[in-house]
Amino acid sequence: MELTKLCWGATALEVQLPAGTTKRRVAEQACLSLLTSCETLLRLTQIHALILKLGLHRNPLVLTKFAATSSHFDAAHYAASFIFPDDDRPAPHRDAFLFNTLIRAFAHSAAHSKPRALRLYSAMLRHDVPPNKFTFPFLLKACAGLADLPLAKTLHSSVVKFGFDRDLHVRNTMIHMYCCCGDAAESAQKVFDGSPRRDSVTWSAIIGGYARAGNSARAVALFREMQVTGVCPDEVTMVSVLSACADLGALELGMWLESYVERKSITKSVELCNALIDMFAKCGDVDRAMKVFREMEVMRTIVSWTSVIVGLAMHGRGLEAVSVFDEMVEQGVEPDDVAFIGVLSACSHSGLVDKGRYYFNTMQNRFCILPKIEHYGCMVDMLSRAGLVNEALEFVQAMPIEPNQVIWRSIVTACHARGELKLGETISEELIRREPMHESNYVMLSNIYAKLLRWEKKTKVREIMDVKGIRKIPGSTMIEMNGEIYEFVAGDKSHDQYKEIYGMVEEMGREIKREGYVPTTSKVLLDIDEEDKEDALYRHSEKLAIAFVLLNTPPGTPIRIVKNLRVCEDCHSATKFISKVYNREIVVRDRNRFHHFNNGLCSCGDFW
DNA sequence: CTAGGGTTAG
Repeated sequence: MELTKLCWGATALEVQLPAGTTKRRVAEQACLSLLTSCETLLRLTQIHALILKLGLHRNPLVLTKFAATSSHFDAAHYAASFIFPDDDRPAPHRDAFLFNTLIRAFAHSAAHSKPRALRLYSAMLRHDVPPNKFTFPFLLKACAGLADLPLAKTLHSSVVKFGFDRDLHVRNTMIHMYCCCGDAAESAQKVFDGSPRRDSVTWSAIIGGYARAGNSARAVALFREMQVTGVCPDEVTMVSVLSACADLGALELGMWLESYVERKSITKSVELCNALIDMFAKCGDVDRAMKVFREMEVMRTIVSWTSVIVGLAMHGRGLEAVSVFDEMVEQGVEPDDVAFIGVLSACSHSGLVDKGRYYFNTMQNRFCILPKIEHYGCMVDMLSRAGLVNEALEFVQAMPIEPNQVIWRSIVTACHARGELKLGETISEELIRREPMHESNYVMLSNIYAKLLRWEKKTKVREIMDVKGIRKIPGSTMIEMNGEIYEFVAGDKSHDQYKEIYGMVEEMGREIKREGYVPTTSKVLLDIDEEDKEDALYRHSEKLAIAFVLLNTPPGTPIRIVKNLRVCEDCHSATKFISKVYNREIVVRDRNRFHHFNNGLCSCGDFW
């Protein structure tokens, strides 16, 4: 009975004990029970002290439970201190199980603690405790978190040395580890290729790896290959494929994936629903994203809300984004820093300056979130876009953190759009001094010179770029048609239909000019005569893609295209006219946002 | 005691 006083009353009393248990076993059970209900770090330290007091610090059951619990509080070092006491207390019997538990605890902890998982592995070998098949998945996971490729290769050899390279779990984790170390295409692919058995986890690991690396086309291709081999994708696989699909902006594929989920009765986990929301938003159908969000059967998390808010923001539907944000707060879901980035960017894209200011204050005052550079970035962007360039500059001066290049670039973009060319020039030059290898700094300056009609200066910028070997990122446009993805680059002649396409572009030019379109030739890079400039504009990938879709789809079919850069001023204007003349809804995904063209108008209200 | 997954300014 003395024991119950030591333990925290009620908790210990509730422990169910078989009749005739020894006093020692009572203590053990009490500690285990306390650990199960442990909810704070403070309580954990109290239990730590209790374990020492009761002399249970060598009890394997208690130690493993303690290690597992400690990992919830990122406090695995408490557990480590039992296993490697720093005083003269005798150490417990250390077997692989004990090491594994501790390695797992460190592998799941914050990045700065992860190296301890690896040191424990060394200690394990030093103490002649051979690792077992459970050791490596934990260890490789720690390495994945560290994104350390040389280390990954070392661990890979250890796996081979101990003969676990045939274990499915170990191989799967190895693929994941290599992907996290930035080597999906080489090392991870090699492990994948050499896998005698592949289950849905194997496929998810490699597909997710390519998706995270930005190689979405490869991720989708692998998904198709997976289906051929007959391994059933599960909800985790689908999440990875959906995120690749979102990146590509391939709506047809996305809709097919959604129906696949239904058809195969794949569990609609929160993550899967969130991936669907994100996919539909990024593929241009934000209403469908809303529908998924509204009809979710599982509990929505902050990520679900944020995905839908960011989705609405991208489509310029700022008021709806704001009202979803308010609804979220009303429902008692605490917004985090990412949710605020979403709502602030919604205000920015829709010119809701007052609302933006309100949320920026609310974030700090009501929700006690310290604004990060991204939040300041949203505010500066919002003010600049709204034409309040001076206020944006004052805001930058008053910022408690150093503004970054992104912030300066958004001011320059606004300067360009608002005709504040002198200021834009000064900032661009400064940007070039600070980041001489960044392509877009030169492009911005060059565009400003074009607007000022300073052709000699523009040519000079161009020359500097050549000398420094800075290449302009080629603009490309993707479209999806009948399950195929086509990519166009400026002046592209690789397509079978290219003659018809160029013919169509010519025709489009004639038709829209009749409606009042005037080519915006000032942005063309070269100082050439007006007619040639117009010709250069007609070669833009976006126009080629639109011509291609007009040629190959029945009248009235909406046109959806995805660009890798921001849409240029001329293409934006031309697309408006095309939507009217050809009576097509045209949905364009930019580097930054969506433009919905309809009957001669764009949803961005011409300011983007 | 083992593996794979969702949102982030321009």
